Amino acid sequence: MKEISIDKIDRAILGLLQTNADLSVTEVAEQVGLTTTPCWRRIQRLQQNGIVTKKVALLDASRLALTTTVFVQVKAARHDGKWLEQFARHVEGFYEVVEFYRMSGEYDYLLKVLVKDMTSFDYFYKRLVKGIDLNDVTSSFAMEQIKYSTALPLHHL
Amino acid sequence: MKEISIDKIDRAILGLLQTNADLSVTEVAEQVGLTTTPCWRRIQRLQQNGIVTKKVALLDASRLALTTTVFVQVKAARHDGKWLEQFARHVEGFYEVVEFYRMSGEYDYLLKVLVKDMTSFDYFYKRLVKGIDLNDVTSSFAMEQIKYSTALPLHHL
DNA sequence: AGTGAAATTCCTCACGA
DNA sequence: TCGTGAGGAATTTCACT
Repeated sequence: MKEISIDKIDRAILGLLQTNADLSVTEVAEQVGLTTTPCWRRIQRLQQNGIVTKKVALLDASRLALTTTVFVQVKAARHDGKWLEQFARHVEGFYEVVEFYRMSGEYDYLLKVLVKDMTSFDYFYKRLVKGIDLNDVTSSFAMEQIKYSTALPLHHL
Repeated sequence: MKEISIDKIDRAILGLLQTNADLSVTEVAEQVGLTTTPCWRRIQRLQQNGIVTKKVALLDASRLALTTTVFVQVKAARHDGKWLEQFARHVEGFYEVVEFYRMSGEYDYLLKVLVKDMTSFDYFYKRLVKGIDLNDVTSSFAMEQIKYSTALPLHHL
């Protein structure tokens, strides 16, 4: 992975864009103290470097009736590479899974699952445990989402 | 919360925009089988309804040296409303916390924390447990991010 | 919803400092 | 690297069908 230098201005640009990608290049330029062209070039560079991966619209889950967030912890049945790979494929395919991590600690995997209600979760759960050998599965329900941010903390740059 | 009707075309528009917000109105219109003006009106309506909340740039955490993701589970010291409120405020303030949920089950809270290394996590951890009374704190480290999506599953619409 | 079109803003590049 | 200027493109918003 290449080393890329991010200066104070790049950091400011990233901070703005990861909060609001609707800002025009001109608006970003003003806020970071540049004119449009050099600002545009920096943004281009950040995109080509893969630092900015994409721009997306964020939707309000509650207004779309997606009110149930569940964290599912899983213990692997075995720890050979083949099983791990198989499980990763199995889980990735579920559209309900929005985040998926291999973990250290007691449980080997953590899944964040987004569904509209308990019935939908049950439907997911049955499909999840079917067709693959799991050692232990625990589901914890989110009662309240207190914070959710797609913006990375850039304070270390 | 108002009832909002989302038809097949709106669902298609949302699906496109939550994957790629760089699409021009004309491009979206083509893909959903409309012309620009009615498509533009639908997008406006989806934004004013608060279904589309914002557009953001997504950044590559690994290229910004944010390679450590930690899930922190916390048991509340007490379960009165005052403590809960106090704890929510305490945690929200940390820039390292990118997601934060009140949970059912054994642990009362789940935090997703993003930092650059172990040292930074330790720095966070010390500040987290300081100044507030906690019953139990467990940290689990993500070894691998297998899936991460900001796109909501709209299959139920 | 669709067409056509006008006004405005934005993006993009060549060039010079 | 930054800034200026300008062409061409895209967005936004009409009035009318």
